[in-house]
Amino acid sequence: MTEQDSLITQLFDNEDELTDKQKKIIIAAIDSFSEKGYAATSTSEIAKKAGVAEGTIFRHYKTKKDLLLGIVAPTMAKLLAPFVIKDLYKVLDTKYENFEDFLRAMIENRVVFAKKNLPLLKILIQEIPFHPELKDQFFEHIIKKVFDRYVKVTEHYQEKGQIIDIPPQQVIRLTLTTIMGYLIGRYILFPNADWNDEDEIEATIQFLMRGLGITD
Amino acid sequence: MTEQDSLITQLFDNEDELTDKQKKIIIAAIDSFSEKGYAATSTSEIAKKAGVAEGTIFRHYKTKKDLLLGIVAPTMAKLLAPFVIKDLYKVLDTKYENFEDFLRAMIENRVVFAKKNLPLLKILIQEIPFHPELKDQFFEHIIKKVFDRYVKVTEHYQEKGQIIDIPPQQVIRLTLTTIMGYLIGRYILFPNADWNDEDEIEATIQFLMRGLGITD
Amino acid sequence: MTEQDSLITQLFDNEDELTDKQKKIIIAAIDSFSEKGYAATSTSEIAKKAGVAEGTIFRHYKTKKDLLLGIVAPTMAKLLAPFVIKDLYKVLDTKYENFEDFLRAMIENRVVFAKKNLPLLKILIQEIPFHPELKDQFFEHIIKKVFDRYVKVTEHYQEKGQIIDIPPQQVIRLTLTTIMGYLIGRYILFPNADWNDEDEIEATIQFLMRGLGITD
Amino acid sequence: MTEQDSLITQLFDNEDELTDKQKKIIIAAIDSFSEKGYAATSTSEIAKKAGVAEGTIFRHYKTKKDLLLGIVAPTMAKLLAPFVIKDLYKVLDTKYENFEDFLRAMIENRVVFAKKNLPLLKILIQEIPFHPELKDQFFEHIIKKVFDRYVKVTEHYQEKGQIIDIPPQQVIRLTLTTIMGYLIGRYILFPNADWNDEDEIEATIQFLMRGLGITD
DNA sequence: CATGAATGAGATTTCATTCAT
DNA sequence: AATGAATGAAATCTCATTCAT
Repeated sequence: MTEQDSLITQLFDNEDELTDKQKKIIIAAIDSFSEKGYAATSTSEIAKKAGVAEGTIFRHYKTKKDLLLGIVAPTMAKLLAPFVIKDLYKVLDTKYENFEDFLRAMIENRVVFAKKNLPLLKILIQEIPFHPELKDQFFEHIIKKVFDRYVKVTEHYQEKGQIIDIPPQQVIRLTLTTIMGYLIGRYILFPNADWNDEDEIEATIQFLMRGLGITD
Repeated sequence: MTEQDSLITQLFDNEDELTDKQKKIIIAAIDSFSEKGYAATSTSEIAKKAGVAEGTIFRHYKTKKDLLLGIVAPTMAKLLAPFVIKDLYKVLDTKYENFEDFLRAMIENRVVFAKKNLPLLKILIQEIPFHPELKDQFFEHIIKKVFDRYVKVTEHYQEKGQIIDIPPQQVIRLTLTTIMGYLIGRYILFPNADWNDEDEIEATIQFLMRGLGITD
Repeated sequence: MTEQDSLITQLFDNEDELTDKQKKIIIAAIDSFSEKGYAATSTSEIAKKAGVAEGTIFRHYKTKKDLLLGIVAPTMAKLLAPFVIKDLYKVLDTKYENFEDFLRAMIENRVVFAKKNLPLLKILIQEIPFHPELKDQFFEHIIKKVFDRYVKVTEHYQEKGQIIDIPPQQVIRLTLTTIMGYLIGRYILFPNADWNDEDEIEATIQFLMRGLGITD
Repeated sequence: MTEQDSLITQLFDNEDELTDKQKKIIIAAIDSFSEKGYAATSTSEIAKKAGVAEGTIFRHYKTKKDLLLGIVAPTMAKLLAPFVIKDLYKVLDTKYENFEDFLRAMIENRVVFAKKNLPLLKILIQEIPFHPELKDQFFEHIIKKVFDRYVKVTEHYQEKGQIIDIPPQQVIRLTLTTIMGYLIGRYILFPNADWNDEDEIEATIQFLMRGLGITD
């Protein structure tokens, strides 16, 4: 089982039962969309790469856009996953007694996720500006939910005196920005530079802790 | 003279003399490219928006891609501009005795630039991943030059004991990331949210100062 | 079954199975190319004449030039056919004991061929000077092979004392030139003049025999 | 003065006074037309090669076709020249007492002409099939006149008992065909093969003499 | 005379989508 | 379900020609 396969399995398999061809179509589409962008990818190219007939794509997805959405929607769901924990506070109290632990856990978790789902994330990032539906979905289902949770988390640690007293949304913006900045630079802009991941992640955490944390 | 006009004037006029139609083509192309992306914009659409025959576009730009490059290249040049100062140290010594002043000046300068050249920056950001030539140009002409300058600036302030002692490239990555993060969130992702720019910028500077600066 | 149909059947059908539309495209292309030349024929014109959507042409031939090559290549093959006989000498010994018989047979055979494939030959002759690929193909696959065979044939009859003793390549040049000259004048330059084919062919054979043969 | 220049001078200069630019246009057009064909040559290409503005071409020639005609017409005139001699019989009686001398003189003269005007002849040969006006002109002004003259010449030598007794038009067809065949093979189809011109011409003359002449 | 920007008709080519098999 | 030929609208690009300067 290839890396790609596992990705597909993880993201797509559990929802519906996908035929073999359908999986191949999705894999091919992810590959092309992430590399050339949605608009610059032709369905015939996807068909060829997937080893299916052109018509087969349209048997499963009414339009090309449907195919994009069929890829992006589950990606968003997964992106959201770690933030959708029911008893968040309990988790925080028991697992991450202080902010730094939480930050570290979150960053590491998301870095792993990013590494595994790089093409999918690229598609997400690159296509959102051009498709209002995506933008809306992203805003409605991701941003809001993550934001709400994260506001609570921030307040939680602010109450504990571990985060400086600025509006939670600023904390969130600066945190996410810093993490996304690392991921984009690392995996999208300069994937070929030689990175010492451990060092960079540590530096990033230290930077965030100094910028946002209170240490006595 | 419209806002757009002044942008064009600034960015494109001084290099070559552009005909009236050529200016209109550039304005229309910027508009469409930034809104729908390069691949999803048709030349006929640009021609119509510019009030020009489609053939006219191809008289000035041999291909559609040439048009993109003709827009992006000068943008890169301008993006680079503030970092290309000859006597950098003198400027630093006299104008920005401490890091915070420099940071503040730079951020404000780039925020103004971003506000004015938003569509151009959108095009730049959105198209770089899809066009290796752009990526190369960007890397060669922008990143390297800015990086070199900025390494020196960082070392300058590190010697003065105003920046913590970590590798300059980490300082740079974290700084640029934080600033870009602000700009992208502010102007590209959520331009319609209600932002209190002054507060956010101040928060960003404070965050950077805490994260990177040494204050005694 | 029309005349055209049989031509296509003969030349194109046996290689691959062509769809009905593809045949129509080929017939239309041959018609237009031979009449107006490749460069002056538009694909839309071919599509219209073939009763096919323009896109259909490009489904079968990636470019307009491919269409030309798809027509010309099999023509070359057929042109070559009569010269590709395995046991050439046996044929000569049994069927054509003397040079005149051979000459007569060859001329008649090629005249029939020319009459039947006139448009294709026109295309071949007219386009070869403009397309290096064609020229190369023609040289490599036709000229060389025909030439080699023909040198042997010439030597065969020279040994029998039926052809004058000059270099074989001169014999060949003069023979082909004379035959081609007749065909081009007859069918391409002045197809509408009133020709007495039998007389002309007989005169041509007599001319060649006097010019090249030895009769005791 | 270049070779090209002399060609132009000879063919075009004496008729009208041509400006410097006009000459350049003609030279460029001859070059491109002969190499790529009329239909595949763009006026802008000619303008560029000639070093003039696109508009300049149309100042001198109303249409692209006019340019072609402006090149081809004088070529035809020159092609005809040697046959337009008033007192043909006197010339024949005094200069060329026998057919072989005449043949030799004519071939040599036309070979020289062909060598010097190769591109022009290529254009003539290649474009005639596609332009009815050219065909008509060629037929009316060249073929007929040459034919008429040549019928008389043939009859002249037939009366003298030097040419076999077949219809003059057959003599003409076979003669021209043989000469053209040599020229086309020599200069158009295989200009790069190594030719021994003297030998080939001599062989051609001998061939014609054997095929058509009477030697006692 | 000369220029070259501008045009718009048309050429080649691409592509999402349909449909008969 | 799958195929792939066919479509026609639209995309990119070319080009002969015009015209203001």
